Parts: sequence; C-alpha cells; structure tokens
Amino acid sequence: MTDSEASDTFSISELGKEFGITARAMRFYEDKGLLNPRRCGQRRIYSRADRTRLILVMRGRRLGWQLDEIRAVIDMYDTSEGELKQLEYTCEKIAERRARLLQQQRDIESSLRDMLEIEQRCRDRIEQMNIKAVKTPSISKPEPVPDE
Amino acid sequence: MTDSEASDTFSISELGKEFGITARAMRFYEDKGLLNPRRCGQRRIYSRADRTRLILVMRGRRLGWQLDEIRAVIDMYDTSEGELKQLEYTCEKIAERRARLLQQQRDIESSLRDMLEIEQRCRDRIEQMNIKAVKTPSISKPEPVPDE
DNA sequence: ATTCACGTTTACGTAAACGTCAATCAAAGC
DNA sequence: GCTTTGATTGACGTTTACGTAAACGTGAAT
Repeated sequence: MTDSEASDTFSISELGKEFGITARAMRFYEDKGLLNPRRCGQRRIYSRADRTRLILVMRGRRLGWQLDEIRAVIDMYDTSEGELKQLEYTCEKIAERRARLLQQQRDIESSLRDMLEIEQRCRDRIEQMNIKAVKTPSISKPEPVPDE
Repeated sequence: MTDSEASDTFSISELGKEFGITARAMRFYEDKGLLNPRRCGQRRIYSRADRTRLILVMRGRRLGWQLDEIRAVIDMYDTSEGELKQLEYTCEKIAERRARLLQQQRDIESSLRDMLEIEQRCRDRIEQMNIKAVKTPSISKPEPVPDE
C-alpha cells in the first residue's frame, strides 16, 4: 500500500489468499521444487516470477496433474538451455503431454454433452410435474398479486 | 468366444484388461458405490450397463475428479426420477460441474498454447545447434554412405 | 485326484497432498 | 516493555486411491 498499487513482491499469506491455498500448501510446493522464493532472513519473498509459477501450479492442479508432473512441466519452461539430448527429450515430453491434453479435451466435450442431456431430462421432468400440479391442484398455489 | 462375438457380460479381469486397471481397483470402485455388478454366487458379473458406468469412471479419473465426485455424477445419470427438490438440486450440481468443465477447457487451451511455444523454442534451439555444428565441425559427423 | 487359472474376502501397507498442532522468532504497534 | 500479528521449522495426523499379500473357494483340464 506504499507504492503505486500492484506490488512486485508478495508474502506467503498474500499469495495464498489470492489463489485460495494455505501457507502450508505453498511450503509443500516448495519442498517439491515447484516454487523457490528468495529469502529475507527466514521469511519467504515471492517475486512476480514466483507468482507466475504458482499460476502454472494451480492450473495443473485444476487439470488433475500430480505435483511432480507439474514440476516437470515447469522445468520445461526454464529449459530453453541445455544439451541436444535434453532438448529432444523435452520435445518428447511435450508430445506426450499434448496427447493427454487432447484426450482431456475430448473427455470434457463428452462430459459437457452428457451434462446438457441430463439437464434437459431434469427440466422436462420438472415441467411435467408442474403440469400435473396444475391439472390436479390439490392445494393450488396462491395466485401472485399483481402490482397495481 | 461361444456366441457371435462381443459378449454381453464380462468378468472382472476382462473389463480390467480392457480399461487398463486392476481387479483391486474395480472392487474398490464397487466399495465406493461406483459400480454394482450382479453376482453369480461369489463372482461378479458385469453387464453392458456396468461397463458403461466404468467408462464414465475412467473419463472422470482422466479429468482428475475424485471418486465421490464421479459417484455424484453417475448418480445424476440415474436420477431422472425423484422429487422436485431433488431434481432442482441436480440442476444446481450440473451447473457447478459445467463451470468446472469450462474452467478446465480454458486451462487446457492455455496449456496447449504454452506447449506449442516451448516446443518452438526447443526446435529453434536445436536448429541453432545444428548450424553451429556445421560452421565449427571440430569433429565432423561421419558422412552417410550413399546406398550405391 | 490334483493342478491351474481365476475369483473371493480380509487386512495391512503406501504414496500423494496436504492439515494440524507446537514451539519459536521477529518486526510492529501501544 | 509488552503484546499482537504473521512468519518459521519440525513432526505427526489424515484422506484418497489404490497395492500387496494371505488364505481360501471353484470350476475346468489333465
């Protein structure tokens, strides 16, 4: 709140709050090599780059990836350097991940279609219950009072 | 192999093999209420409907859902019946799930874009290494011997 | 009659991803 | 100076989703 809005460093609870995770989780991610904030004494100071990495972590989590898979992916982002062998290996890994992503895409589309169908059945059924309720008004609902 | 191909019932190991999971996993899914095969004595007999449910389970797993979430979804498929309250509740649940699916869709698209970018950087880098290797052939690679 | 391939239940083990204390420290406000 | 607030490091607990091993049943094949 000292500067011109939007600070460039964050505390652990700040970032935690922003992404809806606990400090414990963030330290755990650090243990697993997903984050690596610099220190000010004991305390962790998260940079914008750290925040970006955390965004990648959360995205991976939403897609159901394991933490070490996420780490592998994040490492890819940084591995523009490296030996030929390493680069080719990265390309392979990317191909695999793309395949899984495409599979997930298909799964999502199937699920969305199913959800639509179920919802439709639900609404139809609700509709039918309303019709019945009108044709057999054992206890008719109170007529809405017009505004004037 | 007795009938005209494509049997209508399956053993636990048969289905397991088809979907790449163990019998243990399938029994576990049953414990959690995801499957409910009929019995022939002790043995489980899986129908086509059971197989379809298993397909839904696997799809959910690939999307990173928890088993009880998957169960909730599968229950939706069966809950065309029920009270009004129940039907409306199902509609809510569907809305939530759709929201998550759409989020996942966005996450996948972001990931796919990132993968493309990383791959491009990788390929560029590999290309550059090849160029350097030609311009500075300290140990030139052996010329491929033509076929004739 | 025995072996073998499958199947069953029961029960303990385990890896992943944190949650939940407890004890401690350090800066900041009163 | 004292307390509050937020951070730290252990260390143990918990939930999820199975793995794994033991002990046993069963129908078919040899």
